[in-house]
Amino acid sequence: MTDTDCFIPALHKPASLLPIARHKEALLYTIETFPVTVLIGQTGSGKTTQLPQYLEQGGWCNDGKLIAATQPRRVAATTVAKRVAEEMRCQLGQEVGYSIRFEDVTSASTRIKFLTDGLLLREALVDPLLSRYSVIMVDEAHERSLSSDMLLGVLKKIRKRRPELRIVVSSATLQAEDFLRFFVVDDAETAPSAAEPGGSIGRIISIEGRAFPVDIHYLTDSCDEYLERAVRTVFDIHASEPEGDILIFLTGREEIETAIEMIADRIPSLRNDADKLLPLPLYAGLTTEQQMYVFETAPENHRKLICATNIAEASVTIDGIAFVIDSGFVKLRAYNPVTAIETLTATPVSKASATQRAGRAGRTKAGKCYRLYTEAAFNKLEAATAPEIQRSNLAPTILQLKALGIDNIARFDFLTPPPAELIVRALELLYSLGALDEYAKLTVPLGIRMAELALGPMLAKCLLSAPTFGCLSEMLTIAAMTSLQGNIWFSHDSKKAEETARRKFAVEEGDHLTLLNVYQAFVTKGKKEAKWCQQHYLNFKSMSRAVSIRNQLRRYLERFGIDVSESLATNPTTASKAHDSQPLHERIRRCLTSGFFAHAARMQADGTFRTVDSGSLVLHAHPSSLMFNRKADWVVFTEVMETGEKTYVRDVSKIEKGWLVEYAPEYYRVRP
DNA sequence: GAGCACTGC
Repeated sequence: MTDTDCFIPALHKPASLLPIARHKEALLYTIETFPVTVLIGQTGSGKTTQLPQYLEQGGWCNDGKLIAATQPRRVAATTVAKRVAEEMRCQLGQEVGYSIRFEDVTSASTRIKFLTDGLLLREALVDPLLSRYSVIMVDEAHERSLSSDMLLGVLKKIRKRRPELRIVVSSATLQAEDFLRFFVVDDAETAPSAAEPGGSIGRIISIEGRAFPVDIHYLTDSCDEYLERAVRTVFDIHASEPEGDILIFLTGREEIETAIEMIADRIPSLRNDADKLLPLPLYAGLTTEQQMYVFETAPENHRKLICATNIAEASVTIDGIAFVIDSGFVKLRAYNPVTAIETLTATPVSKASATQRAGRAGRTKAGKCYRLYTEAAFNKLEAATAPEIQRSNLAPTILQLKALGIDNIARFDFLTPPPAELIVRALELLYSLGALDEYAKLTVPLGIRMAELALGPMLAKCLLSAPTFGCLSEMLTIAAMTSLQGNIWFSHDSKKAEETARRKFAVEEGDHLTLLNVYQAFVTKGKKEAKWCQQHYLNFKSMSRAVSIRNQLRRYLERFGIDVSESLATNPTTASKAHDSQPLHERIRRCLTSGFFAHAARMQADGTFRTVDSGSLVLHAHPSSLMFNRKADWVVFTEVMETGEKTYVRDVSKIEKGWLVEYAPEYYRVRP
C-alpha cells in the first residue's frame, strides 16, 4: 500500500450533484473573458476535481496545451489525479496525470496535470513562461505556503508577457479580494473601475460548499490547563452526546501522548454498560501504517477520539467527526534573522484556523465545536496566520527567484512583502557562499547551479565544491542523508539497544561521517534490504528515500557536466593528486566547512557551544548527536532548532579553526 | 540524556 491510498476521502458523489455544477457556464465564461479568476469554494464544492474537467471540455487543451492544477501537498496531487482519471474513465498518466518529486505519471497525451506548486516553480526554471500550459490553477492559495506565494508572484510576471494565459486562484476563505487586487494593482493600462474591482483583469466567483452547521461553544472563564480541560470535555461529550467521533487539536507529539494517557487512565471509570472510548494519536511523525487507524471505522459501541496536531486541519480529512475540541494553539516555525536560528513554538491560532478546525465537525452531519478559550480571547486572535514568507529563512527563496530571472528582489511583487531584515540577511548569506556577486547577481556557474539543486544553499555549496576536495561521492551521500526529513533511527523502547546499534556506525569526527557510514553499510552489507535495517534499528523508509534523493542529486550534477565517477572518489588512492596529502575524512570535513562556515561554533568547558557571531547564545548538542557526550573544539553543524527553553544543534562535525578563515575569508576576516 | 507543527524541490 502506498502513502496515498489511505487518504482517499470517501466522497464518491455523482459529479453532476456537486455545487460547482451549477456554475459551470459562468466559470467557463469568466475564464474565457478575464485573465484571472479567483474561485472561492469550500471543501466539498468540487472545485479541484471538476474545474479542470470543465476547462478540458471547454477546449482549453485543443491547441496541444495543458491545464495545470497545483496542490500544496504531494498526497493531494496524487489522490485528486486518481479521482479525475476515474471520472474521465481514462488510465492515470494518460489524459489525466500527476507529477510530484520522484514521480512523474504523465505522458504525451496528458491534458490535465496535477502537480505540487513547488514542482511547477521548478518547471519555470526550464520554461520561464510556463508556455506548455493554457490554464494554471493554483489551489488552496489561502494556505499561503512559501511556494504558492512565490508562484503567484511569478505568474503575475508571466501574465504580462502571455496575455492569453489563464490563471485561476482557488481559495477556501474570504481573502479573495486580496488575491484579485494583487493581480490588478500596478497594472497601469487597465486601472480598475469602482464598479468592477477586477477591471478587465479578473473576477471573483463564489461556490457554496457542502458543510453542515457547527455549533460553537466557548469557555466562560479562561483556563491555564487546557489539556486537563480537554480531557474533561471528552468525558462530558461521551456521557451526554449522541454518536459521532471526537477530534482534539493539540500542538505536538508529547502533548498528544500525555492526553492519551490521561484519557486511558479515566476510561476504567466509565460505566460498564456505557459505550467505549477509543483514543488514537495522529501526527506527522507517525508512520503511514500508524496513521491509518484513525481512518478505520470504530468497532461497535466504540467512539473514536482522535488527538491530532495541525495535520488534521487541512492535510488529512477524517470522516465521521461530529465533535471538535480546539486547544487554540499550534506550533509555528519562525526565523530569527539576528541569530539565523529557526524556532518552533506553541502560538495561539488565528481566527481562520479556528474556523477551519470547527468546520471539521460538520463534514458528514451537523456538529459541535468546543473551544478551550473564551469568546473574548477568540475575538482578539489574528485574522489569519502570518504567511510563511514573512517568517522564514529567505535564502532558498531568493536564490530561486534570482534563478527565475527576478533580479530585483526589493521590487518583486510579493503578495505580502517579507520584512526587509529577512531579505538582507538572506542576501548576505548568499553572497558569502559565492552564489551572488557584489551586485547581487547570480554567479555563473556556481549560483545558478546552487539554485537548481533541490537542496538548501549551504548544502548545495558543499556538494558543488566537493570535486575540488576530492569527495564528491561522499558528499552526495551526506547531502542526501542530511536533507531527509524524518528519523533515520527507529525509536525503540530500549534506549540501550538503540544506543548500541548507533555506536556501531559512529565515527569519532562527527555525525556527518557517521551518516556516511550508515548509508554505505546500507547499500553494501545491507543490500538495501528492510530486514537489515530492522536488525540495526534503522528506518528502512528513510534509508530508501536517501537512495532516491542521492540518485536525483547525481542526475543534476551529471546535467551540469560534473563527473560523478563513484569508483574514483570512494577509492582514496585514485582521488585527485592535490589531496593526496589529506585523508578522505579530513577532506570531507573541510568540504563541509566550505558550505557551513556560518554554522561554526566552539565547545565550552561545560560542553555547550558558542557561535562566533552571537557570543551569548548557548547551543546544546542534541542528545541524538555524537557530540552530545564527546569532547570537541571547533565544529560545524547543519541543523539548529530552538524548542522550548533550549537551542539544539544536530548533525555536528569537528573542524579546525583555521579552515574557517581558509574557506570563508570574507566572512571571518574582521571577526575575532 | 531529549525530542520536530506542517509542507516542498
